Amino acid sequence: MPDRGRTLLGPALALVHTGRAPTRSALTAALDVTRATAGAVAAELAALGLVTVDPNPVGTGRGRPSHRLGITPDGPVVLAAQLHADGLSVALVGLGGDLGEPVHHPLPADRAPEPMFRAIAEAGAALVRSTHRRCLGAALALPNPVTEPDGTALAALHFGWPSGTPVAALFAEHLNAADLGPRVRHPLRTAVANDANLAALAEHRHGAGRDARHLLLVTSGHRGVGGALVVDGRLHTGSTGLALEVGHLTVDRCGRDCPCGNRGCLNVETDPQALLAAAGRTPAPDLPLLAQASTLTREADHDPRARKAVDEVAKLLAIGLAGLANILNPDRIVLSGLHRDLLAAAPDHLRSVVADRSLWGRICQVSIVPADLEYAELVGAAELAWQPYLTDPQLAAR
Amino acid sequence: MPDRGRTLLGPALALVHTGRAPTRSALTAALDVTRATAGAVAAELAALGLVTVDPNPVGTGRGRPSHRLGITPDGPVVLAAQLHADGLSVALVGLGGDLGEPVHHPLPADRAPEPMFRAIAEAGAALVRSTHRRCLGAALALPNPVTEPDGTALAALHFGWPSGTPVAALFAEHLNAADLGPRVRHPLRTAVANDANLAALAEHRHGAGRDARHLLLVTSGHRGVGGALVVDGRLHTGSTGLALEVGHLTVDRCGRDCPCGNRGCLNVETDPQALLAAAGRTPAPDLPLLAQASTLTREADHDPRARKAVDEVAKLLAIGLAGLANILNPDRIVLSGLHRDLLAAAPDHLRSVVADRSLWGRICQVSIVPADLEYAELVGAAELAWQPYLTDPQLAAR
DNA sequence: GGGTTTTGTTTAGGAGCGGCACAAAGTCAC
DNA sequence: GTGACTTTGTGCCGCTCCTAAACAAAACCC
Repeated sequence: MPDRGRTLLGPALALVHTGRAPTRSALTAALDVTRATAGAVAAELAALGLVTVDPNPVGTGRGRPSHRLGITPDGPVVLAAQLHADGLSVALVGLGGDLGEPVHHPLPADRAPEPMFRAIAEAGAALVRSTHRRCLGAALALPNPVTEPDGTALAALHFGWPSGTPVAALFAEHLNAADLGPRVRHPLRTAVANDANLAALAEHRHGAGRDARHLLLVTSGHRGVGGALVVDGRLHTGSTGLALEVGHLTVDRCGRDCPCGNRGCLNVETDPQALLAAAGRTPAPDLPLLAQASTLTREADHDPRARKAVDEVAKLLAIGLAGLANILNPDRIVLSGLHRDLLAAAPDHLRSVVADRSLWGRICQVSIVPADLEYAELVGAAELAWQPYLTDPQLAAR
Repeated sequence: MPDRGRTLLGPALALVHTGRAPTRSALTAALDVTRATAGAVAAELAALGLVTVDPNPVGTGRGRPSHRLGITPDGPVVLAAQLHADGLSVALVGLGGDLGEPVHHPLPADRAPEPMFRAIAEAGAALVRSTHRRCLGAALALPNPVTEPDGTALAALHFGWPSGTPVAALFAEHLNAADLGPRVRHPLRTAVANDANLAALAEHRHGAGRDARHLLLVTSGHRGVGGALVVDGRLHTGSTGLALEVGHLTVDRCGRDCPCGNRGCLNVETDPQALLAAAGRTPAPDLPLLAQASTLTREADHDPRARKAVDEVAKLLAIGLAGLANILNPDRIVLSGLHRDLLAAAPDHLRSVVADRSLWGRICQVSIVPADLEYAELVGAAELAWQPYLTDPQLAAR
């Protein structure tokens, strides 16, 4: 029999976590319970060491001032890890998206799964040992699709891993085999997910998608276009975790060839290479493509050729976004990576093409905004690691 | 303060409703509660007149035989209504998707909103008065997008209604103004939604999508291609109810022109006209296009030109489905209308193109099946009308 | 016919939350 | 500055839903 007790504890912690319950009074309203219950819930979260009730009250006009609720400073943390094309990052993250200073490591020379996961585990364990705060869980962001619920990687092209690599199991095993120090829940709860999905989760809870109900995130980075959807606070990952593979949406029927066999895919039409080509530039071999393309977007104001290229690629991106809006009908689209730069360089153009090209775009305007978290993937990984505790905070009892 | 009591009542009724709790013992397992609780819940649902515990037990091998749970015969009903291009249908539907004989009416000569909704209300009220069973709610399926949460129609092309017609309010007002007889909850709870969405809901609960977690329904009828998605038992209607407008997905970059300004949209490439044209047939003016196209698909086995046309259009449909699968990653696709006929005529071809064209189609096969409800829209409308009672069965107390 | 297995019911008890009353801590009006 | 008002926090009681455990019932097996 499951424990059905304290159904309000999780929602209450989630509210404090996302900053939506700044005071006990606000918590009472948000949970739609009596003040007595909200007080008891806050007290229990405080007893678990997760939430702190500020002893000095803050006045808000008339009436008795309320006490601020906040995440306990020095409370427990989770380990967030991210593997990307040219390195690995780890950070400790408290509740409230409170990201510690990330630590970056180069990748090991041998990029087979075993050495990679050993490196991740070592970097993570070292960070966990270095803090005096309790560590309750860990999660890893990977730059490739991760199947659900089995947690295997598909098409880890950068690393040459075979499809079906059991990344969830590898992460759990290597991390729990490492020396994690004394202040760790053993075995550590672990999880692995795709980086775009985690970035969307982070932007929804702590970034540009705070008050959105249906958040679509689209990003362009080193490995093509990625997408993710958050619906009512939960990731839409599809039935096997492979949803939102938006890279092969057709945006230009006369466009360039894509390895997938089609033409004019979003992937090849809005990536750094396409932008540089549209401006007639040959990529410098010594600089990352993404950085060159990003620079180009900032030159649009004074360089007509850059302006033309930006407008052209922004239009193709907008056509793709319009297609997605027709299917998903989000109320917010968050753009990240190079797409964020395109939005910054041609905001009106991009937004108006989306409105024109989507069926109801002129009637139901969707807000299109830039991502605003520097380390969205790490924050998102932390969200994933925190998730069990946000669902049932009593798991945090020592 | 909301009533938090009896949280199990709704889930229990939903299980009986969808046939997943055939006995009290099964209910115990499905709800993950003690036998005492399941017994109490079943007793309360019986007291509400919704569920009946069969007095004669059925043996299932060893042990004391369990009693069957079933929807109370002669229990309450809801009114389901559907407006389509050439008529209006109404039916009374009990729990369990128990559809009574539908009644069909022609449309009034004047197709403005007022006369149309008066006709719907009259037909519905007559049906409601004709039964001795209690009527608890009503819902209407419309062949055009319906916005949420305000319940207005967009682009009701068949009827020439202006965008923004408040269809939800019109339905509620006209129906409740009609003479509904004595056995009706007053005012009747009403709801209005898009027909494709309701068909998907019906197929998920009582049809070809029974055990699917992520169900994508795609249909082709008189008014183009419609789509709908059911995720974990709930409709994904997007932030404003306009999701799954899949008609303008590009499936052929050299295809025919579409009124939307693009080329090769799913709408124009897989509609009855396209199929007839692919077979080199000129549509007979005296027969509905849909019927002619449907007949054509059944001739594919002995007519090579029909075969070629079916394969061609099935391929274009499959390309569209593959694109949707990349974005939504459903575990089941249900095809309805002409698309159902295409699946019947070229099942292997269609399935293999979807598998080849979707990114992970060969790894995570999605099952593609034909719709199997004759009146899916009406059953779906009933689901919508039942929804409040499935959430809180105590609303059914007289 | 007596064990075994599975199901249904009864009873007692616990936990969570609402309701209420009262206390506390501020603002506002004068 | 004083009292009225407003808003917040807390203790206590009771209701309700659910679990647990024991018992009873109805089939099967040998």
